Amino acid sequence: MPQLNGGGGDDLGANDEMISFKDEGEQEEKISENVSAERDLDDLKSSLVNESENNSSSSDSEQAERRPQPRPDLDSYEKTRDYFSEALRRQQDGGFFKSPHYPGYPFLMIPDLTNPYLSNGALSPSARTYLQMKWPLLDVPGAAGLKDPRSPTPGHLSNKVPVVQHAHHVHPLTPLITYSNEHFSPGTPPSHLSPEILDPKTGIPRTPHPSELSPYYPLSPGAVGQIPHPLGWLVPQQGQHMYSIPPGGFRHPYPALAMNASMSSLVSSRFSPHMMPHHPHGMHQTGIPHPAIVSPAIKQEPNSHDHMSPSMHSKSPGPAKKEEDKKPHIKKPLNAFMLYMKEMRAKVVAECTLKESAAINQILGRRWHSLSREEQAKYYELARKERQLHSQLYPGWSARDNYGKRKKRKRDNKPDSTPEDFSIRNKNQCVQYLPSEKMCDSPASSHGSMLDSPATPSAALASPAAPAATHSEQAQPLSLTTKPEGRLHHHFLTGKPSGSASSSSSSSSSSSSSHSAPIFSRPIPFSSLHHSMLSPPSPFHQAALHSHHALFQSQPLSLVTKSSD
DNA sequence: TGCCCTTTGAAGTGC
DNA sequence: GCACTTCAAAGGGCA
Repeated sequence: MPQLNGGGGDDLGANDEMISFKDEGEQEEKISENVSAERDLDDLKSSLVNESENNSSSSDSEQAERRPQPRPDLDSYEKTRDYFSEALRRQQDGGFFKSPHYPGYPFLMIPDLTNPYLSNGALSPSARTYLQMKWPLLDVPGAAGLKDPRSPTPGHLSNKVPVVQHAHHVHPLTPLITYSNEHFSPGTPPSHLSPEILDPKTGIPRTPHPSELSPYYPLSPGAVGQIPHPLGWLVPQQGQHMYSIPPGGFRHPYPALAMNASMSSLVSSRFSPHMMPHHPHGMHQTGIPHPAIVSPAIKQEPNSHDHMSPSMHSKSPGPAKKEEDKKPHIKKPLNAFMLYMKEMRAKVVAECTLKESAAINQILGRRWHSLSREEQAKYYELARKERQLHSQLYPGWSARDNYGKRKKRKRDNKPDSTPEDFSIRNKNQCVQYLPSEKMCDSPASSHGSMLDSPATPSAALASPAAPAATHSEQAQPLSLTTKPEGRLHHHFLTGKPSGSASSSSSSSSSSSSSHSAPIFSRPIPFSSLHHSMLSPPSPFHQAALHSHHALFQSQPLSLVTKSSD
């Protein structure tokens, strides 16, 4: 139970969150330090990203080069994601979330999880080997922690009562895997399912050739042999991407993956009709049934025509509308945090009494920052893969295409918001979510079940900035991002967001507050204080608390922002 | 019914 | 290059 190791072990990254509440004097002293720390973090982050990109780029490029003609059948991005989430949810439980178990990209865990897929659990062993080979980072324990493939519980899929399983059965990569979830159609173990392929010479499970893999997929006879390994883009040996983009790219239809009946029912029961291939042509006009594709009729906001991307515009309203109807809404690929969120949300919800996503997201946000570098790296990698895949699937797609498809938020048009407004609102928000967070975080951390992902002690300790007073540096030695609080801190300290953190202005409060609103335009993570309060508060914490309360009570909001007018 | 809230990150826009 | 905006997921809250 790494999360309860006293000291900095307080969880959820509360440590670093405290930094914004330091006394000014201390702040000043820390400014330079924090700036450099921030820089370090940024560097770390970028290095990590580059690292993972480099690691994968080679294989990716290789794959791209060698990519034969993967005929991956794509299914809807979302459908697949959700589908797997569902399947996994049934499998998992909310068990402990231990960093070591993030094992790596247990793509192959899926089949294992959805055991019907592997009636004999044959794939799992190779999967483990495979994973370990592919992802050196994956620790053996993590892999070992996987459900024993040899003892598949045929009934657990139908078991609606969460079984205590490894939390990581819902793996960061599951969303990605779901790009072609059909490949792992649970409950529909192909009768022709073949056992794992072992190297006749070494006896070591080897990555089967696509044609060899095909039996694993519930494909129609004609499709068999055409489907690349679902992990193709991650499998150097295969050198194939899950989804190859034909020369025509976006316009070329992809071969649809034959969805067997059970799969179909599963999916259809899980996904809204619009997600199902009921398109006039059975799929997206691009021919790419992708989770990112959402029926415009459902996803698009009315009156959003004027915001349509150029490509969406048409000369006449009529045709324009038609085109819109035809043009599916291609969602943005999920970023690392989103992937993490998607995976962990269920757990948080299960472990907390929370139901409000806003509150849950706050918790998730803190947890995200509490993740070790390795853990986050996995999500970054996953996100990168998602983007990569997305870009391959939709070469012509641009995030801009989705601009204006959402109704502009009201607050976006409220330029007259005053700091007071923000303070009041945020106070309310904080109050609103405070109990929830407390309820969740405290118990969770106390019983050590989920809070799990605080920065690993070792990692945290690895940081030279171990002193309790320097939580900022210490708390996130591995964090690749500046925390939300960190952002605030940064604003607080430097008045300038860091790198990618520029999005601190994102969403709600940001829009209207981004310019001169006090940094408190966002709710202060009181939870961090709770964390502090839950454990013997250090002098620093006390000071931070005091400082924090003072800030809020005296409303010196204008004092905490350099950018304010 | 549909926007808001909340989170982080990616990508777009504008200067 | 920087600052800012939008969107991605999720689901309860609320008008």
